[in-house]
Amino acid sequence: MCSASSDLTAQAKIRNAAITHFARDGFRKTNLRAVAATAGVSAGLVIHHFGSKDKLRAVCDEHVLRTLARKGRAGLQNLAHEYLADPAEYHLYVRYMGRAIEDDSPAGATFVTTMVEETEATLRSGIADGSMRPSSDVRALAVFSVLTSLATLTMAPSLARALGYETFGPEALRRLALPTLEVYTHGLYADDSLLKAARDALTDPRWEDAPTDSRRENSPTATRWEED
Amino acid sequence: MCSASSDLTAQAKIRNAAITHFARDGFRKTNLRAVAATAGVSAGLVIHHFGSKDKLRAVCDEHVLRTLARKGRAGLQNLAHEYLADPAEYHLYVRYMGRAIEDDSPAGATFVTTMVEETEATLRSGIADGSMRPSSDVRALAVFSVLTSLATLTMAPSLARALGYETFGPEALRRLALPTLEVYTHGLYADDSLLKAARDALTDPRWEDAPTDSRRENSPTATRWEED
DNA sequence: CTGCTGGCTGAACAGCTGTTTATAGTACTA
DNA sequence: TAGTACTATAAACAGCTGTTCAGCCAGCAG
Repeated sequence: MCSASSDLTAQAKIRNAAITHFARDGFRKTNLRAVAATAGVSAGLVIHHFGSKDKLRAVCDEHVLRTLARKGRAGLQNLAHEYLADPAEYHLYVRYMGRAIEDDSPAGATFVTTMVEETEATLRSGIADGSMRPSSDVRALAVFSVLTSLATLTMAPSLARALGYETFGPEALRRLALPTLEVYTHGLYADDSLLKAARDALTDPRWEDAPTDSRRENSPTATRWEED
Repeated sequence: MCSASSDLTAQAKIRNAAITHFARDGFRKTNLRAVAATAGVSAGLVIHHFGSKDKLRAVCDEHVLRTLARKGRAGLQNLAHEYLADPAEYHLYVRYMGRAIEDDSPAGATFVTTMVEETEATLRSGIADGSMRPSSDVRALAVFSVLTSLATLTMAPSLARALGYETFGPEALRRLALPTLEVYTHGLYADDSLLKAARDALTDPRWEDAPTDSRRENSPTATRWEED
């Protein structure tokens, strides 16, 4: 990974090592001694500099977040573009964010929110200038788009295998690009029968409720065989 | 599924408790004592019946996989449909598979493979009968579709928040349904300029390489992302 | 009743891991 | 030189967790 490590401060070496491990193995699976070994220092020094494993994570979160933000707008194509431009680095950071999203950390939430926000802006301007088709729910469309992009990162290994690749890399991403664009350009369904059916179904009265209302749990046949 | 816990064998109670915990917290974060407590037994009994935590996981994997398979074809709409029909149970099992995919376990791989396979079959028959538009790469299109579906499950909490919901539930899923169908029906882009550009770019000679070739790393500009 | 089997438990063990502590080297200053 | 502040380490500590172990007890055959 990071080639030149001699000209970095110990703190930076530790942080980079931690990012690498967190991205590859996840936060919980990573142990401080492994991070220390990768950074070429002792385990105690990690604590000495960062206070605790959680604090270390916070520093890594912030660093990845800022670096990713500096790379430019976190739009849809931009993400794929940056990825192809510099897979090695981007893969690490993006996989880090994938882990962050997986365990629902604040950094992950921030990243998703940012991406959704910028994607929504992109969509709105695209719709405004006529390059994109209008949508009944731009926000949800933005979420859907971000969803798709991020899924590529989060579930990379499984997906790569499904396409016949050993690991997920530029080739797999490129392979996905064309079908994705085809769908985004012409759609998948030949007619709008399904869409119409869905519109009818979703305007069904029993679906009517406020967006922010999350108390109303349905399932009258509640299946509660779990916990205390 | 089984509501009362009294009429279940201890093994089944333990397995169900384990599935709940694995789905909610992930495999590594879950400890045997918590599973045992949920099941109302001692920690030792878990080992007594299953041998080890890994063996317990294997049993859970197999059980979830089989239950999910019994629910019918794991297609795209089917997944959402089943989800809406019985959110409580489906959410648990589907979240379990999300965890399995996240840490790249064999069960997750099996699940993804199965879904991709069945989705591809659905696409091919849809294309054959004219209800779906032909694609240049049906397999990749299937992966893309599965990707999108599974992402909804894996990153549920973050996505729900992006839509303004506290938790991911039927409301959030329904909110996503319409924009998704709109894209799948009419596409997103108003014209095919981007698609054409992508086609040209992807037929560029420097992209030409065998699918299994993953050695060729590009990035002529050295990746210096580490600064103190 | 006796003895045995099998589900089951609580305590103990062993290993890993985050953190603390005592210690030492190093560079810079008064 | 003496002192101070910083960097770094190795060893020890403490908590959690998977696993083992000796034994309890209900049911049941003889």
